[in-house]
This record gives sequence, structure tokens and C-alpha cells, in this order.
Amino acid sequence: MVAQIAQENWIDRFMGLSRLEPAIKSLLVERSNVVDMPEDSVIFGPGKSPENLLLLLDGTVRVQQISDAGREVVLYRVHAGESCVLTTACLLAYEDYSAEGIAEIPVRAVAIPRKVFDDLISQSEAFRNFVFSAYSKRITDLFHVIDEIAFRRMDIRLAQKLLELEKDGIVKSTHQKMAAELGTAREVISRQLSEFQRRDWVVQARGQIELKDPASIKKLALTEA
Amino acid sequence: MVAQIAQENWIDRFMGLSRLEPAIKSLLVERSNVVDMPEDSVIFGPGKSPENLLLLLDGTVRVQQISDAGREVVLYRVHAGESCVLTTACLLAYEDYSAEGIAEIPVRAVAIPRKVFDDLISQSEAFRNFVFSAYSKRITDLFHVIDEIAFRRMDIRLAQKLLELEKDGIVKSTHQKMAAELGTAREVISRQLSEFQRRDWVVQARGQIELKDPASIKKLALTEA
DNA sequence: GCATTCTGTGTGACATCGTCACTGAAAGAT
DNA sequence: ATCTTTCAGTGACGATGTCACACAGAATGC
Repeated sequence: MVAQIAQENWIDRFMGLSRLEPAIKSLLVERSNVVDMPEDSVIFGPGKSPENLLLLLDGTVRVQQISDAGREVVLYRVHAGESCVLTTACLLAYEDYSAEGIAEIPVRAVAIPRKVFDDLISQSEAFRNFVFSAYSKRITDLFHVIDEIAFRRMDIRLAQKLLELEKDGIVKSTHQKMAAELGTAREVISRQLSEFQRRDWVVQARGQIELKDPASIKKLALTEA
Repeated sequence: MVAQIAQENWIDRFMGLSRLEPAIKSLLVERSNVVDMPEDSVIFGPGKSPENLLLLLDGTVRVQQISDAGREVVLYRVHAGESCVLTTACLLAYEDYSAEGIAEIPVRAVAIPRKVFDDLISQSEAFRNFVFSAYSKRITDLFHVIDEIAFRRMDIRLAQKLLELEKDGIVKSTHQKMAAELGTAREVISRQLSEFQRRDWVVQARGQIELKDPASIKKLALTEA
């Protein structure tokens, strides 16, 4: 019963889908299904090409690149109300992806099969707009990542990440994971965090960082150069 | 006369378009037009959003990101036989792009207006495949750029770029431009090239680098770590 | 309990890379 | 020829990345 209500109403959670033609809406609801995936499950990745376009109802998906050298960089996150559109390129092009998507917390999503996606694209201008503007956002995100990695100072980037990942003043993450977030080495994170702690901005414990002075961290995060 | 012949035959130059349905092919030919753009012209960029999807017949387009700090990184190049697909995301989403595309040499291209692009997407599965596999390639390229910038040593990356940009053993570029190619500072390039010259791998002159020992350069470029 | 193992963190030394402040040389402009 | 602009070279220094460790808390096994 709960599931049924969800099936009828989830479209409204997606900006851009509410404008769909009624016929398209029902087609979408009928031919897609809601799926749940546990925390830490690999949603797509090398050798596991996505068979569906996912629209996230709950949870977040972390999309990361696995380098040849065994290192990782987090590319972006897909949040509730957003879609894993970049996978659609591969979805239709039958190509393999060098990135992987992981459920950071339990994920509930609408899965749209390849064929249905193709039908929707061909039949609905509103759906095309939805897909292409999602593309646009992701690509812009990627440009931003490149910019940050190439030109921005680590302390500023770390400050930004802390604020982004913080929840009730706590960031639950190891130094190693923070390093992957920023595409750098664990030692660099350790040193920066020590410096932040010396300034009484944070208090560290094993596997977590508590933000003591978010104002100062934010001030650094907003530094221009 | 020449233009007419071109108009009839250009489709075959694009892998993936040859499979288009005949009706779609003629629609494409009739409603697009061949345009020429001089060297160094800005094809799209901030405040100059693309009105067309371009399919390159001749020349190359350099797509680069302009950072807030006034620095540049080259993201990728579009060569003859390829298309500027990433702009289509913005083309349909009406969003502004933080990157710009520049004709490196005189460019001749087929321009497909926004409306026609939308029609083609909705009417032809073959065209959709063409567009989405082009997307897939570009996105993979971007992932690759991120990886290189984050983890690869400069000397290796410079060696790769020299081989990529070389033409008859000569790279026509200033140190400043090479720095933009790799997302680094001019001084780093200067030093690295001096080192290459010391090893007799290259001979430098104002605005150009002559590759004297491509074999050694290639060996470095293929270094794993 | 207590020893072992695993995982996360701290640290010094060193290499590489980025930034700053300059210098001077080469090509173009008048 | 002189002036201007663009390109390249360099030393000093700070920031970041790499390597090789040491060590401490947590989890596991006995």
C-alpha cells in the first residue's frame, strides 16, 4: 500500500518531471519500478554497466573514479530528487564506464529500463529537457572538479569539504576517505587537519572530525585565491 | 557546386551517422547548413551559448575551461569527423557554459539548429545512439583529465602532450600554452623543457619545440607510475 | 584476560610542483 | 633604430606529494 502511494506520487519529487505530458507520466510509472539498494552496494561500475536510469528517491550515490594506480577521486554525488544521468550515455552507447557508483546510505530509486528510457526520449520533449539539463549540471560539476584540483589550495578545499559533509557538526570519515574526496594523499589531509585542530577549529577522533568553529572554517572556505 | 557535393556526402564522414534512416538523412541535410569559421574564432563560450550542434568536417576545436583566477585548462579537442556534443546539453537546457570552444585552425562544420536537433533526437534511434555515444566518449575524456591532473607526474604528462601535439617533429606552442594544456604554471613547463633539452630530447626555439629524440620521449610517456 | 592483527593516525625527510619577483632576449611596431 | 610586447630563464621559497616508518585504538581469537 505504501509502495503504491509512492508509485503514484514520486514524479512530483523531480523538478522537471512534473511538466511531463500526462500520458508520458503514466507510461513512466507503469514501466519503471522502485528498487532498494543497501548501503555500500555498488550500483554501477567497471564490468557492471547500468541497465537502468536511476531516479533517486532517498539516499545518495557517490560516483568515483578508480585510477590505474589504485587511487580514487570522488567526482560527484547524486542526491534524492536527482538522477544518475551520466550513466545513460553508457546505457545507450553500450560502453563501459571507468567510474563506479556506490550507495553511501541505503538507496531507494526508480529504475527506468533502457528501452523505456529510449521511448521516453523519443516521445517527450519535456523528458528530453529533463535529461539534458541534468546532463548539463553534471558536466558543469566535472568542470568544477577539474578546476578545483588544478588550481585551488588544499586547505581551502578541505574546509569546503568539511562543511559539505558535515552533519550536526560532525564529519564521519577517515583521513583516507577525505583524501579520496579531494584527490590527494592521506598524509596531506592528516597534516591539514592537525593544523585546523591546532587552531581549535576542529577536534579529531578516530574516524570522525568534529567542527568546533564552523565560522572560521567557512571564512577560509570562501577565500578567493 | 563544390558546396553541393559536400552537402550530399558529408554524412558518410561521421561514423554512426551512416546508419541513419534515409528519410532522416535527407532531413538532416536539408535543415542544416555548412559553415566556415576562421582560425581563433570563439565558437561558443560564456555569454555566447551555442545555437547549433556542430559536426566538424575540417579543422579542430579546442575546448577549454576558464578558471575564476584567469587560468586555463584544455579539456579536450574536437577533431574532424567528431561533434561538439557536450554543448548540446546546454543547447537544450538553455544553460550557460563555463567553458569555451576555439577554432585552432580554420573550421568547416555542419551546423544543426536546436530545433532540428530536437526533432532528430525524437525521430531517430540511430541519431540518439550517435549523440549518446559521443557523450560517452567526451565524459570519459573528462574523467581521464581529472585522473591525469590529480595523479600523474608532470614530466610524463608533458612528454605525452608533446607527442600528441607534434606535427612533423615540431610542436608549435609557447610555454604558456603548454601550461594551459596541462593545467599547470608556465615556469614548470620551462623547467621541464630545459631538462628535456639538457638530455638532447628536444631543441627549443621561440614558440616551438623540436622533438629530437621521440623514442626517449615516448618511453617516458609510457612510464606507469 | 591477553596477545595478535587490522585499521587509522602522526611524523620526518625528501622530491616535485606552484608562486613570486625578477631578468633578459627575440619579434613586431613606429 | 628605438620602443613595446611577448616569450623564456631563474632563484628562492612555500605548498603539496611520496616514502618509510612508528604508534595507538579497535577488533578478533585464544
